[in-house]
Amino acid sequence: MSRSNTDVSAEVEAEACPVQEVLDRVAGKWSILVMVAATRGPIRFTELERAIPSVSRRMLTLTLRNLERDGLMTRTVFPTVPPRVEYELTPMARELRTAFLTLTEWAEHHRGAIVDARHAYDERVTAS
Amino acid sequence: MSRSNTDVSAEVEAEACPVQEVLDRVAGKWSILVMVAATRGPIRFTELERAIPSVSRRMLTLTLRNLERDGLMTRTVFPTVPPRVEYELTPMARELRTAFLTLTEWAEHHRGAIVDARHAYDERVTAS
DNA sequence: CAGAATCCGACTGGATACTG
DNA sequence: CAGTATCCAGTCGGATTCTG
Repeated sequence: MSRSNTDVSAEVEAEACPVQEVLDRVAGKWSILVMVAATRGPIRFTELERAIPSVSRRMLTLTLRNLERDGLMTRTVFPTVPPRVEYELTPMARELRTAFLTLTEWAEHHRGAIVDARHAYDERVTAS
Repeated sequence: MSRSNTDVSAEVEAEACPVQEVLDRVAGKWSILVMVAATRGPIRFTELERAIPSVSRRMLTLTLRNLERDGLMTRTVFPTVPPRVEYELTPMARELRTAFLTLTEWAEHHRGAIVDARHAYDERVTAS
């Protein structure tokens, strides 16, 4: 890590790195929806599909694989017929819920301001 | 919004929506880095480039435009020569910092566990 | 200095059809 | 039921060049 002469420079990426990591695995449009859907307990693949109508089968699968890979969800296969697979949040993932709450509150609190800012900006630009 | 018969279904997307909004404008690889870089006060375009060496000029511009549009940063042009532009976080954006902190702590606390989980998963798969 | 414009490859993500 | 496989459109994002 080459530390620049201005003490601000190098620190930024290092400091933000963990945040970046979290968001990388959470940023996906679906990760959060899936995790929220699973907060009440184990949930099956099809139940997830119904709970999140907008997700495609493919994306749901990919999202679940990533969450599983990162240790945020467990995948349990019941060798019955028809097959039955349940997904469940790990304790680690449950802790994340708290962090989401902070974000949610921020979002709800400022949602209007963001929409307004956006409109204002768009008008300024359109008026060019 | 068509509310499904199972009460779980529709709620998930509705409940997660604000979170989704936050992440949509924060998820970009650069938004957070830019905002972190600006926490100490107004910062110039070139300073941002130096603070985040990995970002391309194009992406930095786009990121700044989006942040500005959403009312998260302000852009001030000083009509000097050479031109000078300063970016600054809005109060709203500064509040976000708190939320990031929660995430950061979670990330730092579980970083090891995530890496481990990932390795374990990868080995399981490679062993197929 | 602070961008805008253009080109283009890489990746994302949806729709659909097929399988154990 | 719970996926996998394939195709394909749209978007992201880097490199480069040009401008007030």
